[in-house]
Amino acid sequence: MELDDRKIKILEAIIDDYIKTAEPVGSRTIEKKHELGISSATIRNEMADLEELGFLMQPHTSAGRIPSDKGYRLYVDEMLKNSKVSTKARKQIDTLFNKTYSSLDNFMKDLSNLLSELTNYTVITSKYSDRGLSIKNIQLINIDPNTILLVTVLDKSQVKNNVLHVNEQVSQEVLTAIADLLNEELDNKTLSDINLDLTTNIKMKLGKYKNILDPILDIITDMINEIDKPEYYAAGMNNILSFPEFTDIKQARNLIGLMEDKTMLGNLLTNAMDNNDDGTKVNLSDSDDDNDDNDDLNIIELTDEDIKDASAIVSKNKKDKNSKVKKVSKKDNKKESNNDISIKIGDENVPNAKDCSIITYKYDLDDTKGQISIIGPKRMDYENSISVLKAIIKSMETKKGNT
Amino acid sequence: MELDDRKIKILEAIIDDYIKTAEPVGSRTIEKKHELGISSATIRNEMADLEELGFLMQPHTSAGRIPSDKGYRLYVDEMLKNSKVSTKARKQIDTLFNKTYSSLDNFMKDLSNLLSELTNYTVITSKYSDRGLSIKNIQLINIDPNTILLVTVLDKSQVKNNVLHVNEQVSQEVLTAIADLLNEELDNKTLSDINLDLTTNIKMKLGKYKNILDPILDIITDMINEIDKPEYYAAGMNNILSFPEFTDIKQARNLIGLMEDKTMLGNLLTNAMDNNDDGTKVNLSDSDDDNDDNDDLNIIELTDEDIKDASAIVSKNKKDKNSKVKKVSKKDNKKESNNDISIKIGDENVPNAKDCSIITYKYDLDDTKGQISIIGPKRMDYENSISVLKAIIKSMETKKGNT
DNA sequence: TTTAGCAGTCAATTTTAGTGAGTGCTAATT
DNA sequence: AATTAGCACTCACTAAAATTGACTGCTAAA
Repeated sequence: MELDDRKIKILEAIIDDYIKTAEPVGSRTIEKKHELGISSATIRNEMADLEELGFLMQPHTSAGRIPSDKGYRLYVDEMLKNSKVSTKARKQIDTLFNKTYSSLDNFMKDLSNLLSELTNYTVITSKYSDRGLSIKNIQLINIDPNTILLVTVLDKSQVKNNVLHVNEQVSQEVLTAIADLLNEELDNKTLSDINLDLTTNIKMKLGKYKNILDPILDIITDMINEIDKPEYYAAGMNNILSFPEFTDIKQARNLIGLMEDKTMLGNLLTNAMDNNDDGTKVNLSDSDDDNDDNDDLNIIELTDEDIKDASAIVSKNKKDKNSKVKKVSKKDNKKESNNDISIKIGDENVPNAKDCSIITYKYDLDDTKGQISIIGPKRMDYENSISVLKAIIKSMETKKGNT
Repeated sequence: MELDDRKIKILEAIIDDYIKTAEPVGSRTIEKKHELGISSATIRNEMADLEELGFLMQPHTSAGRIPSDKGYRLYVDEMLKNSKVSTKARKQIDTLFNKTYSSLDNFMKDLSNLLSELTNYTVITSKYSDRGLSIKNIQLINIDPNTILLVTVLDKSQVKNNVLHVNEQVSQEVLTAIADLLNEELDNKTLSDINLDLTTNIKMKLGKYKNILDPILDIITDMINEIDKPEYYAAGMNNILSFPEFTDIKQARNLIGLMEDKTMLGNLLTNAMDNNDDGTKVNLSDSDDDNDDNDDLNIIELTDEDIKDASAIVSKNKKDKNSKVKKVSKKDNKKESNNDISIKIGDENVPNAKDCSIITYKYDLDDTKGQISIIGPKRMDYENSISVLKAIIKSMETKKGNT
C-alpha cells in the first residue's frame, strides 16, 4: 500500500483537527470541515489504510482516529508551515531584549516566562558554563583583618567571588604578591586544565604562603566544580495542568515531579537534544517578514522508510506550488545544525515524558551554553511554538552579534 | 453552652482522625477508635454542640463532621504535642548542615528540598538582603582595555560584581584613585542612604572622572535595587497534587500558578508572617531530646473569646498532667517572638490559598533575612511539620552562633 | 444524664436504558 | 476499478433510577 497524496491530505486534516480539539476525529468531521471532494465512506477507507500504515490509531472500535507518534513525526517533519508571530508577541519579545539585565540568570528567567506565556506550555531552560573557559585574572582583597575576598575573572567577563576566613592576619601586600604569582601560574589555563597535579605543583612553588594558599586553591577547585553544574529553570508549570491529556492527577504529578528533580530533568533535556536517529532537526531558515510564506522548515534528517517516501511526496507537492523546500543531507549541515531546533515526540523522550513532545533549542553564547525547551502534550501547537521560539532565537543571535 | 473537658477530647479525636483520613468523622468511628467510655449517642450530642460552637462542620446532613477553621485554630493553639523527629530525619538534617556551601542560595535550595521531603508538603523559602547593610569596600579592577570590574563588598562578606564596558581606556592607577575616593564617600553608608542626592553630590565632587564615574554610580544604584528584591524558591510542588482536597485540577492549577508568580507569592508570604490578630505564634521552646515529652508549644497570643475559654481548660488539663504549658502575654514576648513560628489556617491566608495552612518561620541571619514556609492542606500534619521545622531552626541557630 | 433504638437523610455507587458518533462491510453506481 | 450510499454493529458517554450505607436527630427508657 502506498502513501499517496490524498492520504497525506487526510492525515494532515486529522492531525490539525486533533491538535485543536483533543477529540478523536471521525470521517464525517473531515468531510464537513475540509473540502476534499470525497465522501465520508472514501475517507473512511483511507483512514483504515492510514491506520494500517501506522500513522493513525483508534482509542476504541467506535471512535474516530487519533495520530500515532509516527503520524506526528511525519507531520512535524513534513507538514509544518511557518505561522507569523503576532505583533503583540513581537512587541513583548522586543521589550525583553531591550531591557538591560544585571545577570544572565535573570534574563533567562524572564525569557522562559515570556516563552511560556506566548506558547501556553511549560518552558525549561538550562544553563552551564563552558569547561573551556580560562582564568583571566585573580584578585585577592583584604576586607577584614581575618577575611579575604577572592575575585576570579574568567573569559568573557564572568566573575566569581569567594570569601574566606583565615586565622592569621595578612597584609594587602602579601595578598597582592600571592595573587600575582597565581595569575602567572594560572594564566590562560582553562577550567579543565586545573587539576590535582597543577594545584600540588603550585602549592610546592609557593610553599611559604601555604596557610593562605591552601584554602585559596581549594576554593578555586570547588568553584570549578560548581561552575560545571548545569542550572535549570522551569516556567509555566501550571500550564501542564490545563490539558485534557493530563487530567489524570497522577500523570500531572509525575510531570511536575520530573521538573523539580534536577537529575531527571538533566536526563530529559540531554535526551531532548540528542541528535540520534529519532527526533527531527529543523534548520533556522532566515525568515524575513517579506517572504514569510516561502519560509518553510528545511528537512535535515529522516528516520523511517515510510516517512522518506512520504517526504518525497510532500516535497514534490510543495515544489509544485513554488515553495523553497529542499532536502539537505545530514552531512552538509553538520556544522550549522548545532544551533538548530530539535523536536522529540512521545516515546522518543525519557519514559517519564512519554506523553509529551519537547521542542529544544541549544544556545551557545560562547561563555555560557544551555538550552531552551518547550514541553507540551504530543498534540501541541508545533507551528506557533516553533515560530515564537524562532523569533526569540533570532533576537538572541542579533544581540549576541552586538555584544 | 460551655466547652468542657469531654467536648475538647472529642474535638481532638475528630481532628486527629480527620487529619489522617481526610474523611468526615462520624460518632461511631470515635466510639470505636478512642476509648472515651461513652456511647455514640452521647458523642453525637456533643458533636452537635461542637458544631453549634463553631468548631465543627458538616459537609452535608448525613455525613460525619469535619473541623472548621476555628476548630483547627483551637487544635493548633492548644492541642499540639511535640513529636520527636525520626533519627533518619535527624541524620539528613545534620548532613545538610555539615556540608559546606559556596553560596547561601544553594544552601537554602537544599534546605527547602529536604524540608519538603521530610514533611511531604510544599516548601517555599524567601530571601532578601537587609536594607541596613552598609558598603564596606569598593574595588575597581581593569580586566581588559575597555572593561572594568566593579567589586562591591557589603557588610558580613556579601560581595557583588559588575562588569562595565567603557569607551576610553583607563589605567589601573586612575581606577584605584576613583575607588579610593568612592570608598571615602560611601564608607559606612547603608544601602538606603544611597539616594539621588548622595550620588549627584559625589558626581559633583569627582567631576573630572565623569565618564567613568557615571556608569559606576548607575550600576551601584541598580545593584541596590536588585539586592532589595526578594528571591523565592519552591520545593516539592508536586506534593500538593497528592492530597485529596486538591484532586480538583483547577484548585491544583491555581496553587501551582500561585507559587510561580512572584507577586502573588510575595503577598502570600507577607501575609503568612504578619502577626496580626489571626494566626498563632508559637515559641521555640528549647527542646532537649532528654525531656522531649514535656516540650510543648507555648501560647503567645489568642484570638477569640471561645478559644480563650478553651485555652484555659486545656492549659489546666495539661498542668494536671505535669506539663509545662504556660500562657505568655503578647507584650512579654515582643522581643523574642521575632524568630518564632507562625501558623495561618485557611481563610487567614490570601484568597488563593484559602484551603491551605501555612507554617512560617522568619529567619534572620543579620545580613540576609527571609522565611521558610511549609504549605499544606488545612488538615496537614502540624505536629510533624513543626517538629521538623524546629529541628532545622535549631541547627540554623547553632550554625549562626559558630560563624 | 446517658443510652438504646429507630426513622430519616443524602452522597456515593451501581444498574439500566438510551443516545449518537463512529466504524466496517456490501452492493450499487460511476 | 474506484467511489459512494446504505445499513448493521460497536461502544463510550449520559441521564435517570434504584440501591446502599454511613451518618444524623429525636424519643423514650434506663
